[in-house]
Amino acid sequence: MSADTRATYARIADELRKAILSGRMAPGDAIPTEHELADRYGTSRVTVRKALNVLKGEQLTVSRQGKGYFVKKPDYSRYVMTFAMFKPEYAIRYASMAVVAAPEDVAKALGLPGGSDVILIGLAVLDGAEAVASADTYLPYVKGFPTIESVTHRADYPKFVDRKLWSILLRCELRIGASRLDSEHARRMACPESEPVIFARRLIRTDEGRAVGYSRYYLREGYGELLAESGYTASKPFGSEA
Amino acid sequence: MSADTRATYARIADELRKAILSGRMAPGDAIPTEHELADRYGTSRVTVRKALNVLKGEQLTVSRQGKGYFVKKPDYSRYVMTFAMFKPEYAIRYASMAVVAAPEDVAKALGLPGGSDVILIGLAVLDGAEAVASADTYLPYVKGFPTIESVTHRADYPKFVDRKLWSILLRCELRIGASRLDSEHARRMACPESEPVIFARRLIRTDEGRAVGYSRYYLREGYGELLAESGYTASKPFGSEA
DNA sequence: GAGTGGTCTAGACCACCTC
DNA sequence: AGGTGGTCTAGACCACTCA
Repeated sequence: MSADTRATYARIADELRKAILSGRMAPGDAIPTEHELADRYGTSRVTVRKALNVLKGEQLTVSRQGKGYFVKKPDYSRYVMTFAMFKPEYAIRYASMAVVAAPEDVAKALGLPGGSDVILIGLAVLDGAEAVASADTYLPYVKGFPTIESVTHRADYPKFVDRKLWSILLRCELRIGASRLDSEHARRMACPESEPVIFARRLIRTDEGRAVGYSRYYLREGYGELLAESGYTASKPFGSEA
Repeated sequence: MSADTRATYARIADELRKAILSGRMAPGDAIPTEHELADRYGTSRVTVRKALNVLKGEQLTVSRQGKGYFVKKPDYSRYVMTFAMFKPEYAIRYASMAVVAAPEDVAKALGLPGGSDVILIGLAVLDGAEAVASADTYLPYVKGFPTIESVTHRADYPKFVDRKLWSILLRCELRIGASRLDSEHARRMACPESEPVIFARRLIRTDEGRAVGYSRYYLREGYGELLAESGYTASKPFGSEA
Protein backbone atom coordinates (compact mmCIF):
# COMPACT_ATOMS: atom_id res chain seq x y z
CA MET A 1 0.00 0.00 0.00
CA SER A 2 2.87 2.34 0.81
CA ALA A 3 4.63 4.01 -2.09
CA ASP A 4 7.60 1.82 -2.88
CA THR A 5 10.19 3.92 -4.62
CA ARG A 6 12.84 1.20 -4.69
CA ALA A 7 13.49 -0.67 -7.89
CA THR A 8 11.76 -4.02 -8.17
CA TYR A 9 15.00 -5.95 -8.63
CA ALA A 10 16.45 -4.28 -5.54
CA ARG A 11 13.44 -5.31 -3.46
CA ILE A 12 13.71 -8.91 -4.63
CA ALA A 13 17.44 -8.95 -3.95
CA ASP A 14 16.91 -7.44 -0.51
CA GLU A 15 14.38 -10.06 0.53
CA LEU A 16 16.46 -12.95 -0.73
CA ARG A 17 19.57 -11.50 0.87
CA LYS A 18 17.82 -11.19 4.18
CA ALA A 19 16.64 -14.78 3.98
CA ILE A 20 20.17 -15.95 3.30
CA LEU A 21 21.96 -13.82 5.85
CA SER A 22 19.49 -14.61 8.59
CA GLY A 23 20.07 -18.28 8.05
CA ARG A 24 16.49 -18.95 6.89
CA MET A 25 18.11 -20.24 3.73
CA ALA A 26 21.29 -22.14 4.44
CA PRO A 27 24.31 -22.81 2.23
CA GLY A 28 23.43 -25.38 -0.39
CA ASP A 29 19.72 -24.65 -0.28
CA ALA A 30 17.93 -24.08 -3.56
CA ILE A 31 16.57 -20.62 -4.31
CA PRO A 32 13.14 -20.39 -5.97
CA THR A 33 13.34 -20.58 -9.75
CA GLU A 34 13.35 -17.52 -11.94
CA HIS A 35 9.83 -18.26 -13.12
CA GLU A 36 8.51 -18.70 -9.62
CA LEU A 37 10.05 -15.44 -8.43
CA ALA A 38 8.72 -13.65 -11.50
CA ASP A 39 5.22 -14.90 -10.70
CA ARG A 40 5.52 -14.18 -7.01
CA TYR A 41 6.61 -10.58 -7.55
CA GLY A 42 4.46 -10.02 -10.61
CA THR A 43 7.43 -8.98 -12.70
CA SER A 44 9.37 -10.17 -15.70
CA ARG A 45 12.02 -12.83 -15.73
CA VAL A 46 14.63 -10.27 -16.77
CA THR A 47 14.03 -8.28 -13.61
CA VAL A 48 14.27 -11.39 -11.48
CA ARG A 49 17.54 -12.30 -13.16
CA LYS A 50 18.93 -8.88 -12.37
CA ALA A 51 18.12 -9.39 -8.70
CA LEU A 52 19.74 -12.81 -8.72
CA ASN A 53 22.82 -11.41 -10.42
CA VAL A 54 23.19 -8.84 -7.70
CA LEU A 55 23.34 -11.65 -5.15
CA LYS A 56 25.75 -13.54 -7.35
CA GLY A 57 28.02 -10.49 -7.39
CA GLU A 58 27.86 -10.43 -3.61
CA GLN A 59 29.08 -14.01 -3.55
CA LEU A 60 25.93 -15.16 -1.81
CA THR A 61 24.62 -17.45 -4.54
CA VAL A 62 25.72 -19.60 -7.40
CA SER A 63 23.72 -20.73 -10.41
CA ARG A 64 23.99 -23.93 -12.36
CA GLN A 65 22.43 -24.12 -15.77
CA GLY A 66 19.65 -26.67 -15.92
CA LYS A 67 19.52 -27.00 -12.15
CA GLY A 68 18.85 -23.73 -10.43
CA TYR A 69 20.22 -21.13 -8.05
CA PHE A 70 21.72 -22.15 -4.72
CA VAL A 71 22.94 -20.43 -1.60
CA LYS A 72 26.71 -20.39 -1.72
CA LYS A 73 28.99 -21.61 1.00
CA PRO A 74 30.98 -18.66 2.32
CA ASP A 75 34.75 -18.73 2.08
CA TYR A 76 36.27 -17.41 5.27
CA SER A 77 39.79 -18.10 4.11
CA ARG A 78 39.77 -15.27 1.56
CA TYR A 79 40.67 -11.90 2.96
CA VAL A 80 40.73 -8.42 1.55
CA MET A 81 43.58 -6.30 2.79
CA THR A 82 44.65 -2.75 2.21
CA PHE A 83 48.33 -1.98 2.12
CA ALA A 84 49.45 1.39 0.85
CA MET A 85 52.64 1.64 2.94
CA PHE A 86 52.53 5.42 2.99
CA LYS A 87 49.72 6.40 5.27
CA PRO A 88 48.76 10.05 5.00
CA GLU A 89 49.60 10.72 8.63
CA TYR A 90 53.20 9.61 8.13
CA ALA A 91 56.07 11.52 6.60
CA ILE A 92 58.78 10.18 4.35
CA ARG A 93 62.52 10.65 4.58
CA TYR A 94 64.63 9.51 1.68
CA ALA A 95 67.68 7.57 2.67
CA SER A 96 69.22 6.78 -0.67
CA MET A 97 68.59 7.19 -4.34
CA ALA A 98 71.02 5.70 -6.78
CA VAL A 99 71.68 3.41 -9.67
CA VAL A 100 73.25 0.26 -8.27
CA ALA A 101 74.07 -3.28 -9.31
CA ALA A 102 71.06 -5.42 -8.48
CA PRO A 103 71.49 -7.66 -5.44
CA GLU A 104 70.87 -11.30 -6.13
CA ASP A 105 67.30 -11.49 -4.83
CA VAL A 106 66.37 -8.31 -6.68
CA ALA A 107 67.81 -9.50 -9.97
CA LYS A 108 65.96 -12.77 -9.57
CA ALA A 109 62.67 -11.09 -8.76
CA LEU A 110 62.95 -8.64 -11.62
CA GLY A 111 64.15 -11.31 -14.03
CA LEU A 112 67.36 -9.47 -14.84
CA PRO A 113 70.86 -10.86 -15.33
CA GLY A 114 72.86 -10.75 -12.12
CA GLY A 115 74.50 -7.42 -11.53
CA SER A 116 72.25 -5.45 -13.86
CA ASP A 117 71.81 -1.79 -13.15
CA VAL A 118 68.71 -0.96 -11.16
CA ILE A 119 67.38 2.18 -9.59
CA LEU A 120 67.31 1.95 -5.81
CA ILE A 121 65.08 4.18 -3.73
CA GLY A 122 65.55 3.75 -0.02
CA LEU A 123 63.35 5.58 2.41
CA ALA A 124 62.02 5.62 5.94
CA VAL A 125 58.46 6.27 7.04
CA LEU A 126 58.22 8.62 9.99
CA ASP A 127 55.54 8.86 12.64
CA GLY A 128 56.57 12.21 14.01
CA ALA A 129 60.22 11.87 14.91
CA GLU A 130 60.17 8.09 15.08
CA ALA A 131 60.85 5.87 12.08
CA VAL A 132 58.24 3.12 11.96
CA ALA A 133 58.95 1.56 8.59
CA SER A 134 61.60 1.32 5.95
CA ALA A 135 61.42 0.44 2.29
CA ASP A 136 63.84 -0.31 -0.51
CA THR A 137 62.34 -0.08 -3.96
CA TYR A 138 64.16 -1.35 -7.02
CA LEU A 139 63.23 -0.42 -10.58
CA PRO A 140 64.81 -1.78 -13.72
CA TYR A 141 67.06 0.91 -15.11
CA VAL A 142 65.85 1.58 -18.62
CA LYS A 143 67.42 4.54 -20.33
CA GLY A 144 65.01 7.40 -20.60
CA PHE A 145 62.08 5.59 -19.16
CA PRO A 146 61.24 5.96 -15.51
CA THR A 147 63.94 8.32 -14.41
CA ILE A 148 65.00 8.86 -10.86
CA GLU A 149 63.66 12.35 -11.11
CA SER A 150 60.20 11.24 -12.09
CA VAL A 151 60.15 8.81 -9.21
CA THR A 152 61.20 11.29 -6.63
CA HIS A 153 58.16 13.33 -7.46
CA ARG A 154 55.95 10.42 -6.59
CA ALA A 155 56.76 9.14 -3.18
CA ASP A 156 54.11 6.50 -3.52
CA TYR A 157 55.36 4.22 -6.20
CA PRO A 158 52.04 2.67 -7.26
CA LYS A 159 50.51 6.09 -7.67
CA PHE A 160 53.39 6.98 -9.91
CA VAL A 161 52.68 3.88 -11.90
CA ASP A 162 49.05 4.87 -12.35
CA ARG A 163 49.99 7.89 -14.37
CA LYS A 164 49.74 5.94 -17.61
CA LEU A 165 53.46 5.24 -17.67
CA TRP A 166 52.38 1.66 -17.87
CA SER A 167 49.07 0.23 -18.84
CA ILE A 168 46.35 -0.38 -16.34
CA LEU A 169 47.10 -4.06 -16.21
CA LEU A 170 49.60 -4.47 -13.45
CA ARG A 171 49.61 -7.15 -10.85
CA CYS A 172 51.11 -6.83 -7.43
CA GLU A 173 52.24 -9.73 -5.32
CA LEU A 174 52.85 -9.08 -1.68
CA ARG A 175 54.66 -11.70 0.37
CA ILE A 176 54.41 -11.20 4.09
CA GLY A 177 56.81 -12.73 6.53
CA ALA A 178 58.57 -11.95 9.78
CA SER A 179 62.23 -11.18 10.24
CA ARG A 180 64.77 -9.53 12.43
CA LEU A 181 65.78 -6.03 11.50
CA ASP A 182 69.20 -6.07 9.87
CA SER A 183 71.86 -3.55 10.79
CA GLU A 184 71.39 -1.37 7.74
CA HIS A 185 67.70 -0.76 8.30
CA ALA A 186 68.10 -0.55 12.05
CA ARG A 187 70.55 2.27 11.42
CA ARG A 188 68.24 3.93 8.94
CA MET A 189 65.40 3.88 11.45
CA ALA A 190 67.63 4.51 14.44
CA CYS A 191 66.19 1.64 16.40
CA PRO A 192 67.50 -1.50 18.08
CA GLU A 193 68.91 -4.12 15.78
CA SER A 194 67.32 -7.57 15.65
CA GLU A 195 63.92 -6.12 16.51
CA PRO A 196 61.14 -8.33 15.11
CA VAL A 197 59.51 -6.71 12.08
CA ILE A 198 57.10 -7.57 9.35
CA PHE A 199 59.20 -8.23 6.29
CA ALA A 200 57.15 -7.85 3.15
CA ARG A 201 58.22 -7.96 -0.44
CA ARG A 202 56.16 -6.57 -3.26
CA LEU A 203 56.65 -7.47 -6.88
CA ILE A 204 54.86 -5.46 -9.54
CA ARG A 205 54.44 -7.04 -12.93
CA THR A 206 52.77 -6.17 -16.20
CA ASP A 207 50.15 -8.47 -17.61
CA GLU A 208 52.79 -10.10 -19.78
CA GLY A 209 54.68 -11.03 -16.65
CA ARG A 210 57.50 -8.53 -17.01
CA ALA A 211 58.58 -7.29 -13.60
CA VAL A 212 58.66 -3.51 -13.33
CA GLY A 213 59.23 -2.99 -9.65
CA TYR A 214 60.35 -4.78 -6.52
CA SER A 215 60.21 -3.46 -3.00
CA ARG A 216 61.26 -4.71 0.39
CA TYR A 217 59.35 -3.39 3.37
CA TYR A 218 60.32 -3.51 7.00
CA LEU A 219 57.42 -2.64 9.28
CA ARG A 220 58.05 -2.05 12.95
CA GLU A 221 55.43 -2.49 15.61
CA GLY A 222 54.85 1.26 15.64
CA TYR A 223 53.79 1.20 12.01
CA GLY A 224 50.63 -0.61 12.95
CA GLU A 225 49.23 -3.95 11.95
CA LEU A 226 48.10 -5.14 8.60
CA LEU A 227 44.35 -5.57 8.74
CA ALA A 228 42.60 -8.08 6.54
CA GLU A 229 38.87 -8.75 6.42
CA SER A 230 36.88 -11.72 5.28
CA GLY A 231 33.25 -12.72 4.98
CA TYR A 232 30.34 -10.85 3.53
CA THR A 233 31.90 -7.43 4.07
CA ALA A 234 34.97 -8.48 2.18
CA SER A 235 33.10 -9.45 -0.93
CA LYS A 236 31.19 -6.19 -1.09
CA PRO A 237 33.95 -3.95 -2.42
CA PHE A 238 34.39 -6.22 -5.37
CA GLY A 239 30.73 -7.07 -5.89
CA SER A 240 28.84 -5.97 -8.93
CA GLU A 241 25.62 -4.07 -8.74
CA ALA A 242 23.99 -5.69 -11.71
CA MET B 1 33.02 -15.45 -41.61
CA SER B 2 34.17 -18.03 -39.08
CA ALA B 3 31.48 -19.52 -36.90
CA ASP B 4 31.47 -17.49 -33.72
CA THR B 5 30.11 -19.64 -30.96
CA ARG B 6 30.75 -17.13 -28.20
CA ALA B 7 27.90 -15.11 -26.81
CA THR B 8 27.56 -11.60 -28.22
CA TYR B 9 27.91 -9.92 -24.85
CA ALA B 10 31.08 -11.93 -24.15
CA ARG B 11 32.61 -10.79 -27.43
CA ILE B 12 31.83 -7.16 -26.70
CA ALA B 13 33.23 -7.48 -23.20
CA ASP B 14 36.36 -9.17 -24.51
CA GLU B 15 37.10 -6.45 -27.01
CA LEU B 16 36.53 -3.66 -24.53
CA ARG B 17 38.60 -5.45 -21.92
CA LYS B 18 41.45 -5.85 -24.33
CA ALA B 19 41.30 -2.17 -25.20
CA ILE B 20 41.45 -1.25 -21.53
CA LEU B 21 44.12 -3.70 -20.46
CA SER B 22 46.36 -2.89 -23.39
CA GLY B 23 46.27 0.75 -22.45
CA ARG B 24 44.47 1.77 -25.64
CA MET B 25 41.83 3.16 -23.32
CA ALA B 26 43.33 4.73 -20.22
CA PRO B 27 41.85 5.29 -16.77
CA GLY B 28 39.30 8.09 -16.90
CA ASP B 29 38.61 7.67 -20.59
CA ALA B 30 35.00 7.49 -21.71
CA ILE B 31 33.73 4.23 -23.12
CA PRO B 32 31.41 4.39 -26.17
CA THR B 33 27.78 4.83 -25.20
CA GLU B 34 25.38 1.94 -24.96
CA HIS B 35 23.59 3.04 -28.11
CA GLU B 36 26.78 3.36 -30.07
CA LEU B 37 27.98 -0.08 -29.03
CA ALA B 38 24.57 -1.54 -29.84
CA ASP B 39 24.76 -0.06 -33.33
CA ARG B 40 28.37 -1.06 -33.83
CA TYR B 41 27.75 -4.68 -32.91
CA GLY B 42 24.27 -4.83 -34.42
CA THR B 43 22.73 -5.98 -31.19
CA SER B 44 20.28 -4.75 -28.60
CA ARG B 45 21.00 -2.35 -25.81
CA VAL B 46 20.28 -5.05 -23.24
CA THR B 47 23.09 -7.18 -24.60
CA VAL B 48 25.48 -4.26 -24.58
CA ARG B 49 24.55 -3.52 -20.98
CA LYS B 50 25.31 -7.09 -20.04
CA ALA B 51 28.78 -6.78 -21.53
CA LEU B 52 29.38 -3.51 -19.71
CA ASN B 53 28.19 -5.05 -16.44
CA VAL B 54 30.71 -7.83 -16.82
CA LEU B 55 33.47 -5.24 -16.99
CA LYS B 56 31.97 -3.41 -14.05
CA GLY B 57 32.11 -6.62 -12.06
CA GLU B 58 35.76 -6.92 -12.99
CA GLN B 59 36.38 -3.48 -11.57
CA LEU B 60 37.54 -2.19 -14.91
CA THR B 61 34.82 0.38 -15.45
CA VAL B 62 32.41 2.63 -13.62
CA SER B 63 29.18 4.13 -14.90
CA ARG B 64 27.61 7.44 -14.01
CA GLN B 65 23.99 7.99 -14.83
CA GLY B 66 23.50 10.74 -17.34
CA LYS B 67 27.19 10.84 -18.21
CA GLY B 68 28.45 7.53 -19.45
CA TYR B 69 30.83 4.67 -18.77
CA PHE B 70 34.45 5.31 -17.90
CA VAL B 71 37.61 3.30 -17.47
CA LYS B 72 38.24 2.95 -13.77
CA LYS B 73 41.46 3.76 -12.01
CA PRO B 74 42.93 0.57 -10.62
CA ASP B 75 43.50 0.30 -6.89
CA TYR B 76 46.81 -1.38 -6.25
CA SER B 77 46.53 -0.97 -2.52
CA ARG B 78 43.77 -3.56 -2.20
CA TYR B 79 44.99 -7.10 -1.92
CA VAL B 80 43.27 -10.45 -1.85
CA MET B 81 44.89 -12.94 0.46
CA THR B 82 44.16 -16.53 1.33
CA PHE B 83 44.80 -17.64 4.85
CA ALA B 84 43.46 -20.99 5.94
CA MET B 85 46.14 -21.76 8.53
CA PHE B 86 45.75 -25.48 8.10
CA LYS B 87 47.28 -26.34 4.79
CA PRO B 88 46.43 -29.84 3.60
CA GLU B 89 50.08 -30.90 3.55
CA TYR B 90 50.49 -30.12 7.24
CA ALA B 91 49.42 -32.19 10.23
CA ILE B 92 47.95 -30.95 13.48
CA ARG B 93 48.95 -31.82 17.01
CA TYR B 94 46.71 -30.69 19.82
CA ALA B 95 48.55 -29.15 22.72
CA SER B 96 45.72 -28.23 25.04
CA MET B 97 41.97 -28.30 25.20
CA ALA B 98 40.30 -26.87 28.25
CA VAL B 99 37.89 -24.42 29.74
CA VAL B 100 39.92 -21.58 31.20
CA ALA B 101 39.45 -18.09 32.54
CA ALA B 102 39.83 -15.71 29.61
CA PRO B 103 43.10 -13.78 29.50
CA GLU B 104 42.66 -10.06 29.36
CA ASP B 105 43.17 -9.59 25.62
CA VAL B 106 40.86 -12.50 24.87
CA ALA B 107 38.10 -11.21 27.13
CA LYS B 108 38.40 -7.81 25.51
CA ALA B 109 38.31 -9.20 21.99
CA LEU B 110 35.33 -11.43 22.70
CA GLY B 111 33.53 -8.71 24.64
CA LEU B 112 33.26 -10.81 27.77
CA PRO B 113 33.67 -9.75 31.40
CA GLY B 114 37.22 -10.32 32.62
CA GLY B 115 37.82 -13.83 33.80
CA SER B 116 34.86 -15.36 31.97
CA ASP B 117 35.06 -19.00 31.10
CA VAL B 118 36.25 -19.66 27.56
CA ILE B 119 37.16 -22.77 25.64
CA LEU B 120 40.83 -22.87 24.75
CA ILE B 121 42.12 -25.02 21.94
CA GLY B 122 45.88 -24.94 21.58
CA LEU B 123 47.58 -26.72 18.73
CA ALA B 124 50.69 -26.92 16.66
CA VAL B 125 50.91 -27.28 12.89
CA LEU B 126 53.47 -29.83 11.78
CA ASP B 127 55.44 -30.00 8.58
CA GLY B 128 56.63 -33.54 8.98
CA ALA B 129 58.35 -33.66 12.35
CA GLU B 130 58.89 -29.93 12.58
CA ALA B 131 56.35 -27.56 14.10
CA VAL B 132 55.98 -24.54 11.82
CA ALA B 133 53.02 -22.79 13.42
CA SER B 134 51.07 -22.60 16.59
CA ALA B 135 47.56 -21.42 17.33
CA ASP B 136 45.45 -20.69 20.36
CA THR B 137 41.75 -20.48 19.67
CA TYR B 138 39.31 -19.15 22.22
CA LEU B 139 35.56 -19.68 22.04
CA PRO B 140 33.00 -18.23 24.41
CA TYR B 141 31.87 -21.02 26.70
CA VAL B 142 28.13 -21.28 26.31
CA LYS B 143 26.53 -24.26 27.98
CA GLY B 144 25.45 -26.85 25.49
CA PHE B 145 26.33 -24.83 22.43
CA PRO B 146 29.64 -25.36 20.73
CA THR B 147 31.07 -28.08 22.91
CA ILE B 148 34.69 -29.00 23.06
CA GLU B 149 33.80 -32.32 21.55
CA SER B 150 32.20 -30.80 18.49
CA VAL B 151 35.22 -28.59 17.97
CA THR B 152 37.73 -31.38 18.25
CA HIS B 153 36.07 -33.01 15.31
CA ARG B 154 36.72 -29.95 13.21
CA ALA B 155 40.32 -28.98 13.36
CA ASP B 156 39.65 -26.09 11.07
CA TYR B 157 37.55 -23.75 13.07
CA PRO B 158 35.93 -21.80 10.23
CA LYS B 159 34.87 -24.98 8.56
CA PHE B 160 33.22 -26.00 11.77
CA VAL B 161 31.45 -22.70 11.77
CA ASP B 162 30.13 -23.29 8.27
CA ARG B 163 28.10 -26.22 9.41
CA LYS B 164 25.07 -24.00 10.02
CA LEU B 165 25.85 -23.65 13.70
CA TRP B 166 25.80 -19.97 13.00
CA SER B 167 24.31 -18.14 10.11
CA ILE B 168 26.28 -17.52 6.96
CA LEU B 169 26.91 -13.93 7.93
CA LEU B 170 30.17 -14.02 9.77
CA ARG B 171 32.99 -11.59 9.44
CA CYS B 172 36.62 -12.34 10.10
CA GLU B 173 39.22 -9.75 10.97
CA LEU B 174 42.83 -10.75 10.68
CA ARG B 175 45.49 -8.53 12.19
CA ILE B 176 48.99 -9.30 11.08
CA GLY B 177 52.06 -8.23 13.00
CA ALA B 178 55.49 -9.47 13.90
CA SER B 179 56.65 -10.64 17.27
CA ARG B 180 59.16 -12.73 19.12
CA LEU B 181 58.10 -16.21 20.00
CA ASP B 182 57.28 -16.40 23.68
CA SER B 183 58.48 -19.24 25.87
CA GLU B 184 55.19 -21.10 25.88
CA HIS B 185 54.88 -21.37 22.14
CA ALA B 186 58.59 -21.94 21.67
CA ARG B 187 58.20 -24.93 23.96
CA ARG B 188 55.13 -26.14 22.12
CA MET B 189 56.96 -25.98 18.81
CA ALA B 190 60.27 -27.10 20.24
CA CYS B 191 62.17 -24.26 18.65
CA PRO B 192 64.39 -21.41 19.81
CA GLU B 193 62.74 -18.79 21.93
CA SER B 194 62.64 -15.19 20.71
CA GLU B 195 62.59 -16.36 17.09
CA PRO B 196 60.86 -13.77 14.90
CA VAL B 197 57.40 -14.93 13.86
CA ILE B 198 54.32 -13.60 12.20
CA PHE B 199 51.88 -12.91 14.98
CA ALA B 200 48.32 -12.82 13.65
CA ARG B 201 45.08 -12.55 15.50
CA ARG B 202 41.76 -13.45 14.04
CA LEU B 203 38.44 -12.31 15.41
CA ILE B 204 35.25 -13.89 14.12
CA ARG B 205 32.02 -12.03 14.61
CA THR B 206 28.40 -12.46 13.64
CA ASP B 207 26.69 -9.80 11.58
CA GLU B 208 25.32 -8.29 14.79
CA GLY B 209 28.88 -7.82 15.99
CA ARG B 210 28.88 -10.55 18.61
CA ALA B 211 32.30 -12.16 18.80
CA VAL B 212 32.19 -15.92 18.49
CA GLY B 213 35.84 -16.81 18.19
CA TYR B 214 39.29 -15.41 18.70
CA SER B 215 42.56 -16.98 17.66
CA ARG B 216 46.21 -16.14 18.02
CA TYR B 217 48.55 -17.50 15.37
CA TYR B 218 52.31 -17.77 15.51
CA LEU B 219 53.79 -18.52 12.11
CA ARG B 220 57.44 -19.48 11.86
CA GLU B 221 59.50 -18.99 8.75
CA GLY B 222 59.01 -22.66 7.88
CA TYR B 223 55.27 -22.19 7.66
CA GLY B 224 55.71 -20.13 4.54
CA GLU B 225 54.77 -16.59 3.68
CA LEU B 226 51.38 -15.03 3.44
CA LEU B 227 50.77 -14.23 -0.20
CA ALA B 228 48.50 -11.37 -1.17
CA GLU B 229 47.66 -10.32 -4.71
CA SER B 230 46.41 -7.08 -6.14
CA GLY B 231 45.42 -5.73 -9.49
CA TYR B 232 43.24 -7.23 -12.15
CA THR B 233 43.78 -10.79 -11.02
CA ALA B 234 42.68 -9.91 -7.53
CA SER B 235 39.33 -8.53 -8.56
CA LYS B 236 38.47 -11.57 -10.61
CA PRO B 237 37.52 -13.93 -7.81
CA PHE B 238 34.94 -11.51 -6.60
CA GLY B 239 33.73 -10.35 -9.98
CA SER B 240 30.27 -11.05 -11.26
CA GLU B 241 29.62 -12.69 -14.56
CA ALA B 242 26.54 -10.71 -15.42
C1' DG C 1 10.22 -34.34 -22.44
C1' DA C 2 9.73 -31.17 -18.84
C1' DG C 3 12.10 -27.89 -16.22
C1' DT C 4 15.96 -25.08 -15.39
C1' DG C 5 19.15 -21.24 -16.30
C1' DG C 6 21.68 -18.57 -20.46
C1' DT C 7 21.14 -15.51 -24.21
C1' DC C 8 18.71 -12.11 -26.87
C1' DT C 9 15.16 -8.77 -29.03
C1' DA C 10 12.74 -4.18 -29.87
C1' DG C 11 10.81 -1.49 -27.91
C1' DA C 12 9.25 1.70 -23.44
C1' DC C 13 9.61 5.15 -19.65
C1' DC C 14 12.35 7.32 -16.05
C1' DA C 15 16.31 9.86 -13.69
C1' DC C 16 20.22 12.40 -14.30
C1' DC C 17 23.53 15.55 -16.66
C1' DT C 18 24.78 19.26 -19.80
C1' DC C 19 23.86 22.94 -22.70
C1' DA D 1 15.99 19.78 -25.23
C1' DG D 2 18.80 16.15 -26.14
C1' DG D 3 21.87 12.64 -24.62
C1' DT D 4 23.19 9.45 -21.15
C1' DG D 5 22.58 5.43 -18.14
C1' DG D 6 18.77 2.84 -15.04
C1' DT D 7 14.74 0.12 -15.02
C1' DC D 8 11.41 -2.84 -17.12
C1' DT D 9 8.37 -5.72 -20.40
C1' DA D 10 6.63 -9.99 -22.94
C1' DG D 11 7.93 -12.65 -25.35
C1' DA D 12 11.71 -16.00 -28.01
C1' DC D 13 15.16 -19.76 -28.62
C1' DC D 14 19.10 -22.39 -26.86
C1' DA D 15 21.92 -25.40 -23.57
C1' DC D 16 21.88 -28.16 -19.85
C1' DT D 17 19.99 -31.58 -16.28
C1' DC D 18 17.25 -35.17 -14.78
C1' DA D 19 13.78 -38.51 -14.75
